[in-house]
Amino acid sequence: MSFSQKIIFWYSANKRSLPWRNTKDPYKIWLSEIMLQQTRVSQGMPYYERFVEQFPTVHDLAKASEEEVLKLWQGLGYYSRARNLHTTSKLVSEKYNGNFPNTYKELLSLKGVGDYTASAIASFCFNEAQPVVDGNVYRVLSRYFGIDLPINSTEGITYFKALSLKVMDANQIADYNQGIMEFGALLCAPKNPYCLHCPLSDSCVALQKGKINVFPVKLKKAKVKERYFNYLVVLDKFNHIEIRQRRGKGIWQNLFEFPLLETEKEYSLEEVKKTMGAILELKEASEIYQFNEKTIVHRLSHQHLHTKFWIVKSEEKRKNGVSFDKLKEYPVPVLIAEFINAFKF
DNA sequence: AAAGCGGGGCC
DNA sequence: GGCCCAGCTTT
Repeated sequence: MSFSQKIIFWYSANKRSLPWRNTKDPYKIWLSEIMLQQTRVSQGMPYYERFVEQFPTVHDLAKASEEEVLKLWQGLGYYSRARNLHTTSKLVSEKYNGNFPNTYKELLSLKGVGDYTASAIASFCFNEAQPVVDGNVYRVLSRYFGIDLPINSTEGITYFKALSLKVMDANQIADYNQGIMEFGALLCAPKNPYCLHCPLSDSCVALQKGKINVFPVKLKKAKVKERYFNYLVVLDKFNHIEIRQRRGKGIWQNLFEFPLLETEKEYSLEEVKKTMGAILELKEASEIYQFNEKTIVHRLSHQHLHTKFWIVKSEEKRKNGVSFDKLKEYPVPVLIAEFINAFKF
């Protein structure tokens, strides 16, 4: 059996039952693929179910507001995916009459759809012979063929796409693509792969050389940035809380948060009192204290956010104030959602 | 070519 | 603590 035949055979016996495997609806395939970008199946699954429930068709998604979409996306991360999802849904709904493009090339033009996602939709829905190259595929191919080109270098990306085109089964592209990803996720795992039960072990270069843990080769990434956040939770005389929407570049674009004082280091109560005027028009605060005893370190992939929540009580009526119940309806980062859950009047 | 973008789970 | 996950876009 060829490489692709072994993959397809293994897949037929070992595939998981996943909700988006019961359909060829391009809308649902597209939705699932966007959600699963850099995201584990187990994490994306409940979001997929909720989206399909709330937005059964691309038209339903297109009619929603961005805030609704972001709220349903809350907690899944990489929020540009949600914004692009919404943009593309409106395009498909309004300009394409609800029909997704049916070729790899046209799919690539959609916002949020890159090489992987275009290949996935084109192959799963329309049987177009485009191989998917995701993290699983990089791992399987680099090990099996012993390729030490960094998978996140331009040269590596080109090489693995070309190699994929060579080894794929164009006549069973959907099963081949699903199969190699499933194989990478379940058997040829990043750590402790099940080489003893591997149908490809006879001819796996990495295994034969005892270099399973060397592949895939990856260029190392930039180091994590430390940031210091002071959230000012302003409670006015109506017990309304001031919120703002993050605009511009950076993390959490278009999500809501409290007025934020970002500093170069951790700030004390005195330092916050002294400088909060820069971001807050506040005549006088009757009371201010730190809510969390210890600094919260919210860890993102690329940033550590050292965070203090300061409760600021004011006798004024504040603008942009919302009640505690309303607050829960806004899309917010997990860091803020956890504060809201912990906060009691 | 490199940087930026979330959050969670596993070792 | 580091690594990785059905990657894409912007600089």
